[in-house]
Amino acid sequence: MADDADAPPAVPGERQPHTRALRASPPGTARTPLDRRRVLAAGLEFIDQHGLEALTMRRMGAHLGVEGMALYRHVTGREDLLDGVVDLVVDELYGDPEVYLAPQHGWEDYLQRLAHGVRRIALAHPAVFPLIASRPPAAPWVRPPLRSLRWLESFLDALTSHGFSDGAAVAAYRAYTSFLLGHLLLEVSQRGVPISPLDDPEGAPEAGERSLAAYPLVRRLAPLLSEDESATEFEDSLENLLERLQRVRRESRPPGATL
Amino acid sequence: MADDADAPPAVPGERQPHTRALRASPPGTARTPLDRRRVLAAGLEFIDQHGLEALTMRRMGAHLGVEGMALYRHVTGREDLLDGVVDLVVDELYGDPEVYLAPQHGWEDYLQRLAHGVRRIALAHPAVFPLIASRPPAAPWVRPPLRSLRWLESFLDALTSHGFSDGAAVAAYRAYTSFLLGHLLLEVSQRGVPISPLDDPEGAPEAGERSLAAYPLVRRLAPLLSEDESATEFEDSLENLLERLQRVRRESRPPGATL
DNA sequence: CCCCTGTGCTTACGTCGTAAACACCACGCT
DNA sequence: AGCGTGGTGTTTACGACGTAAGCACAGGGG
Repeated sequence: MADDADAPPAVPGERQPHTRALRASPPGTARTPLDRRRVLAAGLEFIDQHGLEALTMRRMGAHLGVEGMALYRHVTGREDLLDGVVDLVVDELYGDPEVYLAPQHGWEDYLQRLAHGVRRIALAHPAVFPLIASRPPAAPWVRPPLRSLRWLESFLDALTSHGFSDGAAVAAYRAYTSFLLGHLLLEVSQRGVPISPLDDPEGAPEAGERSLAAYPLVRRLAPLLSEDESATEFEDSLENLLERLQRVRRESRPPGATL
Repeated sequence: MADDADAPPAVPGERQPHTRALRASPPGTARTPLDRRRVLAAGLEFIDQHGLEALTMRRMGAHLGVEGMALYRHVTGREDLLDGVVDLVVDELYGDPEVYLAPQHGWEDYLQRLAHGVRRIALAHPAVFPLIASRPPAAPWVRPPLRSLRWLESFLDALTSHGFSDGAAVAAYRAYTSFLLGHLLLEVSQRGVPISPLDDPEGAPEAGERSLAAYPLVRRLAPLLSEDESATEFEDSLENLLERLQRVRRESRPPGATL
């Protein structure tokens, strides 16, 4: 593949082609030194643009106008960079935490807004979302995509302070994360195909057509299957989940829930 | 990494007797030549044992008592090998297709047995299941973990032949796959931690304890969160999904569904 | 007998993640 | 002013990876 990563003007042989940006670059264009935040932000941007598999330490360096090894000053390695990108995306939802922490509108409203918030960031960063799902969480019982203790605490708080017993709140957490993960992973991967680093634009349709001959029902329903009902499906499933949780809540009142 | 994968000299008591083109091997012990099936099976075994990230072409060769490049005679590359392993696992459920194809017990029974079958193979190969979820499917509307056109056809057949309209069957497919993927991915990753290539046996608990101080609810509910309720949670969610699909089915009878 | 075809081995290239040593700049101290 | 000093980016280097190309050797039909 044609790799134009080395942007510098240069012809081979020039002695100091690399340091010019820092030292003797055109007036006013002094580069502010890297820091962890900038590296992470660049990583997020890079993944959004080129996909996860294309992310390489050297390419990340080039993306920042820097030499690759420079990243190790701010990040302990590739894994750490990926973790940092995940945290970055996860923290996007905390833009104004009030929105998600405020329980004044009831737990159902909270779960609704939280779900839509998570869906929004999933769709904003489709190539990162699988990473959120697959990276080992802080503790084994922290479940993606609600990957942070802050979110977990906020979630449990919203439910237990609105009539859920401890056990019911935990059960709700499990059901809620399963729903979000399953739905959003599939929605994102359905749209996310074009971002793949390898494009195989032809051949696929033909093969699909051919093999479809053996599956009459699939062929008949193909138009229906191709439709994108993700949004309404999300709403329906979420609403159904909430109804189910209402039932769970009601049936979870027996002993001393101490709150 | 204490990896003993490199065993250049004779591997004592290795699985397959090996001679054939091996110049310095003892006489008489003929190794049956590799073929695609064996390579794929070895790949599955390897991933089950050492995890996905540990799978390397050279290591796979060593695992088969062979030199790594030999695999390329039977597999076009690493990606192809991975795809083959996924197909292998997916096909495990077809041991006796009758079980899943037979509609004589009704669609609910079918969905029940299919779900439990998928869960069984997910738990049998926890390290492979994320692969099933993340590998691009044959067509964009084929959703993991029901990754094959055969399964899709069988699924649609079971529903449409039991009173589901086309649209309701497709909606059911979407809801069903979302549920399976979300639940099983989380269940598998929860158990699958020990298989990780990097073990970080210390530090984690302490850090967990320390950061937990800021999250009182999480700390209070930690014992509950640590419990493994996957099985009953799976049953409950599945039952709830089936009830919901019954409703969908009933309400999907209106116009000319041409069947 | 030889040659053909299929199988595994050897060598080689380019890229990856990353350790280590180096070069340079902006500073505070004396 | 000179001079360490520490932080930042560069260079070099190593081992492992995926894989292209060519070699070596087996068994089976002329």
